[in-house]
Parts: sequence; C-alpha cells; structure tokens
Amino acid sequence: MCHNSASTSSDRENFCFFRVYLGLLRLLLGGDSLIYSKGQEKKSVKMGYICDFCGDQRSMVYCRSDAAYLCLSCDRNVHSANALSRRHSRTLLCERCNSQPAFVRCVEEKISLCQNCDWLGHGVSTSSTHKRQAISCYSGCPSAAELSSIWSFVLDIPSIRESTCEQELGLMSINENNKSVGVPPENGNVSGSDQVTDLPSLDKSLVGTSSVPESSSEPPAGPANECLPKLYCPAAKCPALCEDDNLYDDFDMDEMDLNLENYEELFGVALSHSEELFENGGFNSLFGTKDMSAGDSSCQDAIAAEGSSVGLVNATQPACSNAASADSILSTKTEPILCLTGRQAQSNLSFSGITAESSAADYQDCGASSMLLMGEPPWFAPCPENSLQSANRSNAVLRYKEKKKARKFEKQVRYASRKARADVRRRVKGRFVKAGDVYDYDPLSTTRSY
DNA sequence: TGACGGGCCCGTCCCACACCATGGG
DNA sequence: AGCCCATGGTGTGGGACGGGCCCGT
Repeated sequence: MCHNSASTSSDRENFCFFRVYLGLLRLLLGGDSLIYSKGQEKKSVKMGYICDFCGDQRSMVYCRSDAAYLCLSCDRNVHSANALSRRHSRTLLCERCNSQPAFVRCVEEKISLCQNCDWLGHGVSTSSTHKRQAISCYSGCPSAAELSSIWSFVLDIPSIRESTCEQELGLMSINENNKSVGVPPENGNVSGSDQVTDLPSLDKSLVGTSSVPESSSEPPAGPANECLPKLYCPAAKCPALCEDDNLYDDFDMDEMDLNLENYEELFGVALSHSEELFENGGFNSLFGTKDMSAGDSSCQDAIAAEGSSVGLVNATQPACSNAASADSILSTKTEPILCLTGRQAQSNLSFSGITAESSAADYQDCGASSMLLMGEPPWFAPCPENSLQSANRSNAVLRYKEKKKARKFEKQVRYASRKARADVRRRVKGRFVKAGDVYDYDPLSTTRSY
C-alpha cells in the first residue's frame, strides 16, 4: 500500500520544506512527543513512529535533512522529488526504540540498534561479544535490492523485503561509495566487508586517519579494501584534493563556480553514473570540476575545508575522506560495513559516515541539514573540537571569501568591432550621443565639446 | 531606575538595470 | 534594404545592512 504514490513532485518538495519546519517546531517545543497527538505519541512509543508523510505505515528510515521518519515507500517518493532531496542522507531506524537512527546491526540478534540501545543491549552483558555491523547511510532512491547491496542484512528485514513500491525504481539510483574507514584485515581472513571483530583502529579511522600506509599510492590490498573499490582515488588522479597540504591553494573556486552550467547533467546523469565514473577512473572529472561545482559556493568551501583538515592526516585517507565530503554533493553517504564487538570507539563514531569534526560545519555550510541548524540530535556523538582544524577551516573560509570578492566576471565581448566602436564613441553622462552633438566625454581626448 | 530586547527609522552602500547612437550581422 | 542587437559609461532605483533611537518589560 502506497497511498501517496500519486503525490506530485511539488507535493514532495513542499514536504521537504514542511519537514524542516516541523523539525524546528520539534526543537522549539522540546521534543518529538509534543508534535504528535496523544494517540500518536502512544503509538510511537509502542510500535515506533508512523511515517511522517503518509501517516499510515510504520516508519523505517530516518532522514536527517528533513528530520523525518518515513516508511520506505514514502522515503523513495519524497526523496525522488528533486536532485537536492535525493542527496538527503538517510538510515534505518533503531528497531528497538524505533525513534533514533540505527547505528549498528547486531548480527546475532538480527536487529538494528541505535547507539543507546546498542549500549544498553551490549554494554555490560555477555551479548557484548555479539558481532555487529555498522549501518550505512544512503541517499538517492534505492530499491530494496539496492539497499541490500549496501546492507547485506537488509533482506532480513521483512518490511524492507516486502516493500511494494517498486514501480518507482525508474526514478531511483543509489550512489553508494561504500566508504571504507580503513579497518585493516587484522586476522588476515576477514571476508567480504563484514567480519571485523575488533575495533582498535576504528577510532582513528573514523576521525580521519587511515590504516593504509602513507607511502602507498595504490589502493591498499586485502579484503578490507574490497569495500571501497569505487571510492578509492589514487592521489595522482585528484591532485587538487589529495596531493598535499596546500589544498586550498590548489582548490580553485573560480573554476568551480564557472562550471555551474548543465545541472541536468550534474544531478542527473553524472549523479546516477557516479559509480561508473569511480570504476572507470573518472573520479577526477567528477570531483575536479563538474560535480563539485554543483554545490553552492559555501558548500564547495566546506568541502575544501574538510578536505584540508583531513589532508593533514595523511596522503591516502584524504582521497576517501574527500570523497566522503564530496558525497554531500554526490549523494553518496555510506558507511563501511563493519562488524563490531566491544565498546571501543563508540563515542567517536559518527553517524552517516562523516567524521565528527567535519560533519557539523560542513552540513551547516551546505545548508543541507536542518538538523544541524537546529542542534544535534541526542544520538549524535559529541564533536571534540580540534582547534587546529578549526583554524584551518576559518582560514580557508577567509581565503575563499577574499578570492570570491576579488573575482572578476569579465564580460565576454562577442563582437570586437562593436567594442572598438563603442570605445571611441562620445557620450553625455555615459550615454552615446549623435555624431556632432555636444558631448561631455570623449574616450579619445577626454575633452568636452562645451 | 537601570538593563535589556525588540521594533522602527534613517543613512549609507552596493548592485542591477536602463539609457543612448551606431553599424555589423 | 531594413531590422536587430551588441557595445560602454553613467545615472537611478531598490534592496541590504548597520547604527541609533524609542518603547515596553
């Protein structure tokens, strides 16, 4: 049942705005429960939020940008409205509390859990040894099958498996990047992307470091790397983003802004084919010009800033981190599929695959997330402030603003002959005058006829 | 009575646009 | 043969912005 399948595109766009407004109301009124009627609140407590859009189905995913709880059908419907809504990062809802975004999936219990529920369920019991997978965010309008490609367990979830709105698949494309956080194949037998049983390196990796040797210019070998083949970008292929710490100097905003044409290609074709481009080495073309230009200038700036801050860490990881940054443009936010045990690094884990120190500012600059404007949701891990990176970012913003201010939109003269004639034409108060009439400005002699 | 916040007004700055005659396309 | 339009410097209108003032709490 998909009662809103006939809703118009404008309905869906209006819904996005409505969700931002609703999210603001939620914040102002002090909690979700105040938004819902008593009956609804009761319902939400007992069986989870109902879909904010159709108000009928149980919500399955949470959209941060819209601050919306949606069933899968409405999720696709709403987020297929336009290119911007397709970029919204969504994730599964916690199957235990049904109110917060799922953070990991317990393989043993086959249940998706938010941080709190994960902590409550696995923190101090024998179940703490349960293998758990980090749950990826996604954007675009993936089908259940596509979701299963980023969440291997997705078909375990009946409501996803039974999703009935497949008719809209034509509108949808998933843009996953399967971003790796660089967990090394410690035991040498980690198969696929799932079976990592420890987290010692996770902490670092999630804040921008990488277990990949710095000197390596090739994708790190090993099974763990298999989760990022579409994302990895050799430094040589994206020098502006990867090569050195002087990222901002190489990052030419002018070029970016001058390539703002052809949005259709940017958001339509390029977006849906980002996966191909990654595979075919088109990463540079994506991030070097067109796709990055697709974002607004502040967004580009945010990307540059984040790229720089991450770039301080090492030369390889930025390729991934920048991709993760740019995924706000490419609509490709996915976490690596990791299997977690223990409690390590939990406090540093960031939702949606964005490092803690970068996510807030980036999203705010991009204007993409109403959640950020309204304050972090309670499940959002606290962001340890890195003063150095903040300074770098501030400097980058300043440089960008200076550059933008100094930018000259030089007029393209199509007819040089006309320009030559205009350059010698006499004027009165800037206006051309007839030949022989009095003038107050002669470009050739600066004399006046009166 | 002083402090504070919000609303209103005014001055300044900035930007976009119209205006003009002419001649090449 | 005739129409269209691009060309550049200046004036002008309107919006943005900030500071000051007033009023209510």
